[in-house]
Amino acid sequence: MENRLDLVFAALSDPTRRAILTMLLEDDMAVTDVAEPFEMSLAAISKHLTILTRAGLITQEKRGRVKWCKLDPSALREASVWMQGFGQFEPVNLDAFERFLEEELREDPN
Amino acid sequence: MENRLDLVFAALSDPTRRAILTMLLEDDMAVTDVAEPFEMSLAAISKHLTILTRAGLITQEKRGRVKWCKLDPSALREASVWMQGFGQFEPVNLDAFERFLEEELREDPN
DNA sequence: CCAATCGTCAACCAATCGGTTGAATAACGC
DNA sequence: GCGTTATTCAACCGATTGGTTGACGATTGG
Repeated sequence: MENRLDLVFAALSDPTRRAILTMLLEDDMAVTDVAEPFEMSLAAISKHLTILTRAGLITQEKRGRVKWCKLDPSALREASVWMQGFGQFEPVNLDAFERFLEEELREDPN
Repeated sequence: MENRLDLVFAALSDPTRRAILTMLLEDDMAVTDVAEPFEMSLAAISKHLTILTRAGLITQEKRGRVKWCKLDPSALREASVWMQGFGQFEPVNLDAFERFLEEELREDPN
């Protein structure tokens, strides 16, 4: 009964999870390394990662004892298309995005 | 402490609220008329509308005893910009959006 | 004036969320 | 083999969510 879009937007509504996605934009990461900058338990981050996985925003692959997290932007497409239909926004302004990211990274990640 | 983006994405994560936004895409509506197609109480819809208002996705203006709800896509911009940065998506495909909307409208609104 | 309409408020409920801790499982390196 | 590292699981917690119902305040039309 639950829509894919429900999962994607719910996953994006948490700042910790958005920060994780931003980190993964740089590079794939192991769970422990994802957790490092946050002031919360590894278990909590592990939960966030399964939420992101269920939403299809990341994929996780286990190699040895390390589980690698990789951004999967395909799930964002659907949501992005949905949103854009409302705004008749001008073509994507990547500069604005860069500025936004900087601002968000400047904030306390908790 | 709560980010605007938190509110926007949380508001969008509920299918009832997305359906309301889609309805408002057609035209401004009174609260009672918004509630009509849904199988839930007026009070519940009223709550959904305040959540959408707090997120900045709609505005509400009271004229007489009728409160008019109006789509306000500006809040979507920020979120849309955020999302697009992840995907390097091709230019907005409005056809895809139309198809998506049709599909969503075809579903049982509850 | 008065009944009906529009919408919110308040109290309540079960379910989910975001976090914790401690134990468990699995793979590594020496 | 054994301690160490990587990650999840399970139980628990308080707060929030999405819904209900019933009462309420405001505005309307006849």
